Amino acid sequence: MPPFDQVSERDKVIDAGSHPCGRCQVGEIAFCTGLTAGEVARLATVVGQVHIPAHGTIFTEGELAAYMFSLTIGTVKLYKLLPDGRRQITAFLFPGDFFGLALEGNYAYSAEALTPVVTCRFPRRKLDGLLEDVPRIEKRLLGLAIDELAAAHDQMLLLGRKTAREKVASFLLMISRRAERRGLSVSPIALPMGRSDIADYLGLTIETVSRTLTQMKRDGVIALPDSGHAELRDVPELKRIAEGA
Amino acid sequence: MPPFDQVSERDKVIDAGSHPCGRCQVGEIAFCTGLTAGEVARLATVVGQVHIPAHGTIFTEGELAAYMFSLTIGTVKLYKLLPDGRRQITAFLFPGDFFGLALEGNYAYSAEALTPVVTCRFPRRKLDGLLEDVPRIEKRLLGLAIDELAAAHDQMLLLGRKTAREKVASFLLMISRRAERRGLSVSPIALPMGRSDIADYLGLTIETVSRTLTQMKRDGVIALPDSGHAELRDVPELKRIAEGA
DNA sequence: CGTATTATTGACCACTCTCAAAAAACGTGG
DNA sequence: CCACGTTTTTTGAGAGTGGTCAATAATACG
Repeated sequence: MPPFDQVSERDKVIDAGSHPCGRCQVGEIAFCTGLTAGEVARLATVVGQVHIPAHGTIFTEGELAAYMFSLTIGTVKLYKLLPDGRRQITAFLFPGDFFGLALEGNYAYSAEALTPVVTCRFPRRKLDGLLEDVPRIEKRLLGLAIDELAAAHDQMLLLGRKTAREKVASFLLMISRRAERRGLSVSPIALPMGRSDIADYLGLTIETVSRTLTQMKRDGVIALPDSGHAELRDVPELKRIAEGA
Repeated sequence: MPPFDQVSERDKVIDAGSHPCGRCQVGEIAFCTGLTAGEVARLATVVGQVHIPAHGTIFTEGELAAYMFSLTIGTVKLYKLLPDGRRQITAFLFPGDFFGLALEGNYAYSAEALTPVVTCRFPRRKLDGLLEDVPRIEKRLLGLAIDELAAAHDQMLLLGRKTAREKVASFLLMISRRAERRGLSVSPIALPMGRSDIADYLGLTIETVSRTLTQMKRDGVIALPDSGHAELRDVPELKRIAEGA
């Protein structure tokens, strides 16, 4: 386990003067989408850029929510814990995703880097002033929150009502869809998370995830070149499985 | 099943001139909280009030999201369906709760009245203009969305990682907490939803919900005067059960 | 009251979990 | 580059929680 202060040790907050947004690779799909150059410039005055190593903690549930984040490079998982250690991963995040949304108070979940991560970091205190001046930013945040809410509802349907096979099919399609949106390949997809993370995302055990994947491999709907990649060989069939048909 | 046009048949849209907000019973905890009298007056110019009978559909998943709602009287359930009819209830709503939030596009879930319902209805088109003028309203919407998101994350933890007993205990405490917030009794609580709705909310079957409740009754942690009410006889123990301790 | 609906209870079953071991992948230092 | 230990993944056997099917009981409603 990484020490709790690993984040701050490795923080490399880039001065706003260097305009990190200018070289941003994910501007088209990220938080900043739809904002004018001027508005982005305003945002750039308060943004910092943070580097976090793989397995590093970005923030912890219950902690004062001092920052909001927009992921630039890497993969992040969000999760909640029960007192006895049972874990539910509520989301996997990829470049362009926003997280840590809170108007006041504390984070409702923990965030951890799956891979080395680079993320934009907006201090909530400084953002507050901006929201008054640039209402479009607030509207953008509202839109992001609504999208997250829709994803959360889908996940509730998955967790409460889908079988293991349906869950795994839904998961593979979700990863594929999100890769496509970022301009990556739809079919050989990368799975930067381990079986344990997949299990905690789907409300299953590692063993059931592994067995279900090998079953799908036997059925020819997917191939597994290695445990970190999956080839979706029959996407229509996967979609049929995912929806319970 | 109620006919699909039942809502429009029973719609009684009250003219804005009659200022329904002035007599609002839930102003302290609802959408309008924290807004000035002037801002509420602006809202009142676009709000309509709608009556829906028990079991009436308020809107359906996939439908164009033309309105947002603030519940005044009654209980509402939100749910999503799989093609084969499996259902996941994502929330139960009580007076003061907001629903139908969408900036554009379609509803992500269906909404149905459990009891006779009275709800404020804001046309999204007219609200759009208001949001420009009164940024505080937008901030309020963002706050509501963030609260909903936190509730959704809790529910994901429940659905993915809690046992039947833990789920039922969590459910009873949730209803009790929400009743308390509206100034109602904490312990004999009303359960306006049937066993089938509880099951679809917790990702269980009716039989398991029923068995778990009778088990808890045998254990003395609750009493069931009738199927529509529950007495929480040992709240600390229920909390221990709900958190898996 | 009789009928329909909903809730409870019972018997049995299966999907997924638990526990355990083997296999594969990974990292590290010699 | 390989040997070694560690971690992760896969596979197996068995068990249990919650599901399915079915019958009874209670409740609501004409």
